[in-house]
Amino acid sequence: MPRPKTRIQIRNSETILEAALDVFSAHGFRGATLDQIAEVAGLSKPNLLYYFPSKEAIHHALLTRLLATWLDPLRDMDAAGDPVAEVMGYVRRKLELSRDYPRESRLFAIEILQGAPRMREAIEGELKALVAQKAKVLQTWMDEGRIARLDPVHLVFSIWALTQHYADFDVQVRTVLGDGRDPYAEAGAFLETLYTRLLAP
Amino acid sequence: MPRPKTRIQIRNSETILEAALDVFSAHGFRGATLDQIAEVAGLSKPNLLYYFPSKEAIHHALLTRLLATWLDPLRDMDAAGDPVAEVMGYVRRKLELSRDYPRESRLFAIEILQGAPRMREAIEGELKALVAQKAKVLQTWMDEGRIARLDPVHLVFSIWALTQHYADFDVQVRTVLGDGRDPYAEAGAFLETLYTRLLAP
DNA sequence: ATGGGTTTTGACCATACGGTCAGATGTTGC
DNA sequence: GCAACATCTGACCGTATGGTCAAAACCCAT
Repeated sequence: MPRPKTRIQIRNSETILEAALDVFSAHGFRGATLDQIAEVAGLSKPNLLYYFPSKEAIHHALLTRLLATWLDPLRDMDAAGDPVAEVMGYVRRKLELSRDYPRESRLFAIEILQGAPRMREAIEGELKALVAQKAKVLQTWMDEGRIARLDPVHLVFSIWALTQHYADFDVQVRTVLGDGRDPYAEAGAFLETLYTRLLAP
Repeated sequence: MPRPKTRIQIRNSETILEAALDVFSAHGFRGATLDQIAEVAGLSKPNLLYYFPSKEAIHHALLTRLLATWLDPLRDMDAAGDPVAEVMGYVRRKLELSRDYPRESRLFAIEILQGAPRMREAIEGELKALVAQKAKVLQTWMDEGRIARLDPVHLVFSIWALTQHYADFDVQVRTVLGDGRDPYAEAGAFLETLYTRLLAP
């Protein structure tokens, strides 16, 4: 039960988290069952509970691991870089995250939607602090007249909303677009246009 | 059990749906329990099941009722009106919907997030058809050079994403903004700027 | 007031679920 | 080869949950 040490522990913990991501992101915390996760992982239920003390613990491990990945693209927005290019880079990286890690996006979305019962502190701490820091960077760029003057926090919200939409509402997006289209390629082009126009000073 | 007829039936069906909206939007379908709904409604569990044959039926009734309300603002976008004003009007109405009916927004979001298991047909039918129709209107406006040339469907997606974000991620929005701010007022101003710049031909 | 329909409920049932445990099976260092 | 430890499992438990039912309470037109 201590943090993974042996080869088997590392491998099985990984297998379990991977399976749990599948199931939690598809059905939510309450909707997911240990039996389902065990099935997907190819392990027995008691064996899951040999590696993690509870269902809660699995979920918590997933969310913790997720948050870092999720915030990295914003962290990479560099105060020393070219303002427009930096924001556009953030938009692009965030959209790639939606495309490549849709399950993570949905897991996050479900958690926030339900009031973030298991993530409150992370949001109030790490996430809020990072946004505050980057908002300051954006504000400086605006004050210098290098990008249009906007509310920097709402600018960040808009990036989150527009990129995550494609992962979280995937079913709707694909249904409405119809077959034979590439949602993410089109989204990339659309968002490029949108932010080019929005940010122009 | 037949559709509401007597006063009592109308009143209690309403009470149940109202309570169910509270509980389903907060915990998702699986996370909600009939006991919770009964408690909020101030009725006994067997009494709920006197008015609706099952938990599924309550959920289904809610979603059906919701969809119409949800699509109305888009329906009201008038091909004969001024293009920019019509789109801005849609954005404004949709944001008001998020502000005034956040539970409905979350219920919808949870459903789509989980693959729309109980709404597939409505999305493939009514919703898809309406978007196709309005996309044509937008395309005409673009062809006439009255608004900027963009992918009309992604334009609609952007409106959904940006407005629903404020209802669905309410906890995050309020936490990041901090106290003493009015998320919806600020969002209104931000979106006004955004779409003004985006739509300018 | 009374009889027939409507509404409400306490008690109950079957199932599903998270979690436990004693013991079986595997693995590894010596 | 074997002791010591790590990994795994079948059987089981208590509780929660969706749903049923017979009977009670209520309502209302006559």
